[in-house]
Amino acid sequence: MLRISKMTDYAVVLATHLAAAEGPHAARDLAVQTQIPEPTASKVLKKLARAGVVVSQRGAKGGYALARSPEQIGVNEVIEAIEGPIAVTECSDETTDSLCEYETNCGVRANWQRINVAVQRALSEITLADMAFPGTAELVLIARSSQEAERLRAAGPME
Amino acid sequence: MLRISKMTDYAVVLATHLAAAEGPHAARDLAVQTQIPEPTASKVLKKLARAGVVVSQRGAKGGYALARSPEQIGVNEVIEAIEGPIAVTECSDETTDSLCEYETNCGVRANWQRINVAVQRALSEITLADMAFPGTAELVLIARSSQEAERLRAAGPME
DNA sequence: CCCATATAGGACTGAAACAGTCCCCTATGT
DNA sequence: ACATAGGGGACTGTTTCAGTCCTATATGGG
Repeated sequence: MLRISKMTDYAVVLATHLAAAEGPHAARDLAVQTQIPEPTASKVLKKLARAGVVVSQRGAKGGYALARSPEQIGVNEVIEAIEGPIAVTECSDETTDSLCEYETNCGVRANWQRINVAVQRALSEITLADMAFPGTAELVLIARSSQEAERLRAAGPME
Repeated sequence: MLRISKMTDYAVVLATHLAAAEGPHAARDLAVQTQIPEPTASKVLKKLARAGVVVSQRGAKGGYALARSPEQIGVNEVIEAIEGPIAVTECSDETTDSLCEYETNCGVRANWQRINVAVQRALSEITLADMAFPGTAELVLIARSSQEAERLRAAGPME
């Protein structure tokens, strides 16, 4: 976890680029503009299309465009499009349940879900619009949210 | 990013186990209790010790214990102990600066920092105490924090 | 109707990271 | 001193990742 793969980096760059521009763009053009090797950029865009982050238009004059407006797409969608479901441990996989013999141990692993939720929420709150048009608004939001959490924590365990 | 490595899983399980128990525990005992292969558990514990998450006592009657109280250790520390610094892209690496020729492209990559901060904050708000003693307190905290963010967002771009 | 353009899907490969093991050294309590 | 227990690092087989390439399919325009 937490080390960004190059593919994911590319995906965010490409998606952000699409967010800043209108209309369909050919994979080749996007690759040139973002300085990403063309075949690789193409591969990434295909994954984004499969995941429903972007829509594609085949044939002449075709290309890629965002599936929705930049404000409606969180970076979590982009990341998950490349990496698959966020932060899954074997134990939280539902295919084989109660494989853990030791309850305490399994209880610990169940807590991963809590971590997953926290990360997912943090990522979903950052949209492609935030990435494409860096303003100060969401930085203020983050700062205030952080202070808020700090304050709540400092207040001690709550009833 | 976002796919949990086994080592990291082990680290959280071990750290949580230590949070629930008092005093020093031998790596061997921890391995047995958590069902983690002994040499691997030992390796993970060494990394946690290096990172300052746990302290070690060598020699007979030695073992590992948390370096601080469970409430003071965020899971981000445990994860970073295994994976290294969170979510670093080459571009945000300070060793070679301004290697990006295209400003717009580099601007996008600079935004990764925003993502990193969000993830880090989310992880630091979950402590080993939360993992070891699953209560409702921190769930309330998360819920309130989420609502707060939602409310701020709904209020629109701020001045 | 035909052709140039552009994506869809998947096979393939070399490189890098990961999981796991093992060995030798140092520290410490009895 | 001796048994116990961690520190550090070397080593290896496996898996994943990054990147490329090829063939098939869809589409707009002359």
